[in-house]
Amino acid sequence: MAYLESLIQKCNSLSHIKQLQVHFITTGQLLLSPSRTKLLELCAVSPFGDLSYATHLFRHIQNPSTNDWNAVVRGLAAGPEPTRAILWYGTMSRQSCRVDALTCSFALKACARMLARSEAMQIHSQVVRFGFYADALLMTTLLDVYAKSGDLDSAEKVFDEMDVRDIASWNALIAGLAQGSRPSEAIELFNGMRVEGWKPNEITVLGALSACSQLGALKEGEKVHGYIMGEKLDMNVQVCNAVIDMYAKCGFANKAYTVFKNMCRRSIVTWNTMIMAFALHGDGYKALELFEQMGGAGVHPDAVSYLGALCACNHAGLVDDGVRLFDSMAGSGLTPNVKHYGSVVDLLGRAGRLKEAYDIVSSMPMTPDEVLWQTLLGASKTYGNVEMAEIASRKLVEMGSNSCGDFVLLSNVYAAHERWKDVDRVRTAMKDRDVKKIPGFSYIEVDGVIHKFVNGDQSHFNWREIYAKLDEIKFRTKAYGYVAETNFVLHDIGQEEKENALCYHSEKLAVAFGLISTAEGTPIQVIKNLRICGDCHVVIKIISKIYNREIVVRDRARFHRFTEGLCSCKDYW
DNA sequence: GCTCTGTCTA
Repeated sequence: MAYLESLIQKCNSLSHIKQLQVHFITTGQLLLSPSRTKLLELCAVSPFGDLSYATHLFRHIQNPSTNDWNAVVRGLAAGPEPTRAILWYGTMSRQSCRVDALTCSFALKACARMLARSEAMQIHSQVVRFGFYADALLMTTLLDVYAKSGDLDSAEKVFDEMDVRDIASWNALIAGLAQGSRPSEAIELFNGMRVEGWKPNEITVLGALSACSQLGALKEGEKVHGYIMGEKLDMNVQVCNAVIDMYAKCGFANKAYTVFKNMCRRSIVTWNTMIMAFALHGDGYKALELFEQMGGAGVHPDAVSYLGALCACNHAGLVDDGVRLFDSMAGSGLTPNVKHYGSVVDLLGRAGRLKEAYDIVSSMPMTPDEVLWQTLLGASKTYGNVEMAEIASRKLVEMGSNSCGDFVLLSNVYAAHERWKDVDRVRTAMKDRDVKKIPGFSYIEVDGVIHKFVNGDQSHFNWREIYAKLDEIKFRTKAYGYVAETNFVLHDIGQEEKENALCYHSEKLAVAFGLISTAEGTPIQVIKNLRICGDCHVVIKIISKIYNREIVVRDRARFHRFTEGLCSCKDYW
């Protein structure tokens, strides 16, 4: 027996496995349970294994044990078609073979990869029926599936009902909340676990930092960074990468760069994160400089590095550098993907080179995605190109896109040309199609507390004062010569109401709150989930001038730094 | 004896 075990351990290729299998068959040992399971596992999960061969081996076993099944389910769950693991799990549970906690764990792992919530629910009910609910590892896997598939309520419920938790349970929920648009709760949970005496590890802080990045929560982010230093978690490269990202997304590219410089070991992700950080802040040259430096440091730029550098060119208006970069990809052995194409189309589009942008779209080797057509539509709007806008819109409709922004852009193009009939047609189409409107919201941190505003929000404890401030802003900006561009508003309402609809956008509410709740001269920073609206961009520029404040707005794409009536994006976004 | 949690992407 021992010699068989050692033979199996020496296997390092599929042909070894096949030789062993022949040996087992000829000596009649394929029936011996422990060795054949080992062989099966080797086939199913080892790096040199082969899934189809594993299932082939499995079919030659007359009475497969639970462990035999587990080997296959585990292998399938990690393979290219996780659905098959779920199917095998179903077959297994219908047969007489006993399903154990590991089987459920592997099947749930497959669900996590497929984001298969309803399948996970079925396995969940079996887990309860089989009495595995006390298994902390299994319940953590379950929690993670719910969180990843967007059902945070169920994830929380599983967490709450667990009698025994380990650090991974906390981590799974914190990461789930952070990634699932409930970042404030992720931070609360992170602080809560420390109160309960838990010691966050590398993985915990990754989740917490990701939440801080999304919220632009600098104060919390600094606390997490302090914890990382105290616990020496900064030895971990991934943790440092997340710290860089956090500082960059909280508006402090220089702090991010300090962390970057102090790292003794850097991964390619470190470089990519820092390049993206400069891009986000419109520091095109710094991003390109870093991109050049990485080669010298022995790190070859990958597809993400190129995307970051291209993105930096976009935000800094470095059109020729960007095009050159894009063209140089092939020489580095990299094939541009749809995002690289999207980026270069954006680059040309912003520069008004719509024809070239369109030629690239027509000649690209893969199908353009929605985002790409939206990019072209946005550029068409900026340059008032009706034909191009119509082409892009038609493509978007064909692709089943139903997003409000696409219709608004097209309508704006028509409105700019005073083609009111076409404007009406688009509005009617919007009504008929029940378009999706992602609700816009903005965050602002004041004294370490995050305040969230949605459009027309009246739920803030201070809303009356905020609205009074907005009235004052309206008055003072008008006196300064501002005229509302109501063409950003689509509803069939009167001029004054249109102005009001613009006036209470979430980013304006957040800025107004910043003005009344921070000392004069203090910079104000706002985070918005969508792109900043054109009217808000105009108004905030004026606010920065007449109130003499630096105002920073991070929108979906980049940072806008407003000072003295100007924006760092040079109105080019 | 074997599971669970994870940074960067127009």
